[in-house]
Amino acid sequence: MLNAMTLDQLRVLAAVAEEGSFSAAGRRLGRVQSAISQAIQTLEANLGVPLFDRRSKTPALTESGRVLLAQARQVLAEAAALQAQAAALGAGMEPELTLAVDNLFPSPPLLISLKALRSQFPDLTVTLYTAPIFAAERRLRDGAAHIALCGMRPGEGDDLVAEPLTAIEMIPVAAPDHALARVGAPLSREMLGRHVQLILTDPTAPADAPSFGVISSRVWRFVDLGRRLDFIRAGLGWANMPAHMVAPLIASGELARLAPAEPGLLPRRIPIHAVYARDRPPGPGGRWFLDHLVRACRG
Amino acid sequence: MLNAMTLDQLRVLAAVAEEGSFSAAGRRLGRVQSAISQAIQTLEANLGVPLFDRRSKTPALTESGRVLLAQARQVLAEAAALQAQAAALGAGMEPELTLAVDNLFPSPPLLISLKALRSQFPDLTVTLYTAPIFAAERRLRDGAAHIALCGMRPGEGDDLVAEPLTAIEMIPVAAPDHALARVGAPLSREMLGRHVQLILTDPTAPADAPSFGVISSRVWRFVDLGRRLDFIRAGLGWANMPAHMVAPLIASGELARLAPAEPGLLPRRIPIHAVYARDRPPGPGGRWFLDHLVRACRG
DNA sequence: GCTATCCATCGTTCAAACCGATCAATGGAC
DNA sequence: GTCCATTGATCGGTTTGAACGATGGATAGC
Repeated sequence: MLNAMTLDQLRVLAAVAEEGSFSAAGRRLGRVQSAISQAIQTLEANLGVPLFDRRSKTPALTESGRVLLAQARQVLAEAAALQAQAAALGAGMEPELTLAVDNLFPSPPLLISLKALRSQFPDLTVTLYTAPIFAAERRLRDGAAHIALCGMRPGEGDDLVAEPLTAIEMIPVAAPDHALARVGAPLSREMLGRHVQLILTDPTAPADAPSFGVISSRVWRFVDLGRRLDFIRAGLGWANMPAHMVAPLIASGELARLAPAEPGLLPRRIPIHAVYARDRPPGPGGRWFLDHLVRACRG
Repeated sequence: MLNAMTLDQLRVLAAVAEEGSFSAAGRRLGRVQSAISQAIQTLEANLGVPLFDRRSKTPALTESGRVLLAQARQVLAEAAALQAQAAALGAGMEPELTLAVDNLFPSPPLLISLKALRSQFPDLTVTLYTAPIFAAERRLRDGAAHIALCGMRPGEGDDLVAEPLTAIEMIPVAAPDHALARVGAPLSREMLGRHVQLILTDPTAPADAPSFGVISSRVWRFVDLGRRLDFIRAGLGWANMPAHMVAPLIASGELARLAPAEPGLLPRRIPIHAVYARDRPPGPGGRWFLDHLVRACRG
């Protein structure tokens, strides 16, 4: 058959190039020398290019052979990767891992654990969704993600398993020159409600989805946490922000911490869970990742 | 034979996945359905992973099959690249092209032509040496490079073919506050010789190699053109620089042009040639590149 | 219920790959 | 210089394995 280049022929080519002779390649591959000779001949016939210069006693790669050998190694490496992946799958590894991560989730532990995951399971293809507030959970329900790292709405999750991961401390902040920041005393609900509150929303959520922590009657809605921070710093409103994002800005005086009068007025700590569907628990890769992430969040 | 995954099996896998059925894949590949069925079965046996879910009437890829199919496409793409490269080599294309480019050569036309070469011959592996002054020619002689873009020493090149490419206009310059720049009149050989001249040398050249355009008795030697420019601007000496590098600096007043008294004192124009060994003329890729470069240098 | 496809299975056939032996050429030891 | 070990090419003979064609069970649409 024409166009019948085989992986085996490429393996033979690599073996000959490494051993330096057809006979030695035959010994390494457990085949007789004539088989090697014929394999190289058919490969050369298929490619239409001489690969070895046989005028000397031991064959020498031609220039064409050198560049084609490099390409052949590429092919063999990809093929080996395929077989390695198949072996991992056969041993129970999940074929791919899709994560949906809430915007609120801090980056450092996530990056550490993803890096570790990649070095531990280099063949596992990981895809990551960064999701607006509360949308990660929906990614889980519609099957787009295997694991969600997000806050949980109260009273949901019969078909979901949530493992506590960490908690994000929230701090109400405003720009130092904002009217609320100039008030010395604790801020009542009414005072907060008179100013524009910058809140995070999920644009893909149904319109009747409930909101949490919304006090003010005047709200501006954001998808992006960083952009909301820009607006706060510009003095255009106040918001409840994760401590890990605003702590350095408060310390340097670029933002002012607000003090609500009632303790339960705004959520103080949002617990973050690793969530997955009860009937689709994470495979070995996902399990390893979650265990690593728990440690990364603590340390 | 175990470990006998075949490229053909991967092609069958891709065909089935694209056509959506074993029979249709068989029709596309010109084989009977049973052959397809057996090929997939042996592939699944080799990989140890089921690739298709056959419970329905038309087979559906399993999750494992989906990721392995993606990897299989990678293998096939690499294999196709190998065959394309072999076809190009069989048609007379050189297996690789190595360029040695003199430091003096201006970057813009080089980049344009290299980009065009890559889009015209994507499989041609190009390697590029940037060489110190006059070293590109030696790269040619010792066989490391196929084509050199460099100035030619007079009286050499019996075994080399030199095609004129362009000429680099040279301008003697110094910092505006340099002593030579303050002199209003044309500069004699003696005046130039009293100040430090910053010259380009080839550190890999034999010690007895002749130098050109060296007037001063006090010379500082540079390999790197940019570093030499830094020293000129710092007022540490004068040098003969390519116009395309210093023209904007002269226009903005950051450098001063020097006016030698005798016209032949310093080289005014260095002709740049494309040079190759007479017995190793460039192949189709190199020829195409040179023709393109000639136009790029003019336009 | 009928029909058109679909895929799996089985026995046959045939091409291609492997083996083993042989031969010419090369390169080193003496 | 001869001898000899090794290498690659070549040539039947054998074996493996892939494709074929026919058959049967299963599924989906009418």
